[in-house]
Amino acid sequence: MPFSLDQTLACGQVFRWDLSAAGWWYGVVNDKVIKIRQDGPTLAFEGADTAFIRQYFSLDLDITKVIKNIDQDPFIHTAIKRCSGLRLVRQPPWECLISYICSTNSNIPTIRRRIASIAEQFGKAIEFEGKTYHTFPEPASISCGGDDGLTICKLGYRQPYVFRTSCSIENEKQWEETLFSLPYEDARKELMQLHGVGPKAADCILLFAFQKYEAFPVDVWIRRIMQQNYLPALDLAAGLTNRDYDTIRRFGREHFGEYCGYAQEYLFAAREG
DNA sequence: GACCAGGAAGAGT
DNA sequence: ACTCTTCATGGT
Repeated sequence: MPFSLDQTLACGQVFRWDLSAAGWWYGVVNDKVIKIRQDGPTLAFEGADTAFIRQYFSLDLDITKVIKNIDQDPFIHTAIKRCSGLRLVRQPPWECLISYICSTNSNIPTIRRRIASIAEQFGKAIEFEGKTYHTFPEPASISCGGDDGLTICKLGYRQPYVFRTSCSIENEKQWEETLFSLPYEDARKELMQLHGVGPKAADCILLFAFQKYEAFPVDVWIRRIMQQNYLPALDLAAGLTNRDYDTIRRFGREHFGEYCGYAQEYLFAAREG
């Protein structure tokens, strides 16, 4: 069962994990701080039980089968080799939703800072090994300070999106179950009703939090990679239109198959730039 | 300063 | 259904 903790946590799918100088990864998942490291085939961890670690890191998934499915050409083959052991994590949906609303038109360090700031301002403090961590706050905790309460988090134009989405989810207790139960395309339309969630954010959320592996998120990196290596005829000089986005994601779905979301993540993780 | 980053909303056609 | 503009922040 191939698994690389470093590839999995460093590839950019999650924003709240840090690697200490001593070689331990620290992260907050739901209401607990988790400390974990990998030594060859064995995982050492604190803060969660084995069942949770298996579930969170998708260790129950037959990754060999997935790789076999998506390994359709030399280019993806190289990416898979380079990022060997990368797995998609099962992220808590609410945190994932807000994270990808905060991600638009931003680089990863900036996104990480925003998520950390939201947690610090509105989350619950947890002490662990003498340091203070914070849970990711519930919708009501984020919205209770009003739109202005978020200003300190420096979300820029995304601030009203986070506020309004928090307000609407606050009254939607069933939203997680609903999205889990819906097929990919329907869940996508549903997510895009939320303020600040467009095609790209919706695909990321469905892939990272709802295990809809047929999602194929197209950001600026994937767009570049796909155009250069798979769709050379596509002219994307003037940004990415909705139609171009659909062309690329449908190609990804056809070419890489039902686990194309995994292919996307290997391509993203192996990107050069 | 210019340009870029895991884009999306709103207005105008 | 399509195109165009604007949006706020931080890194290079």
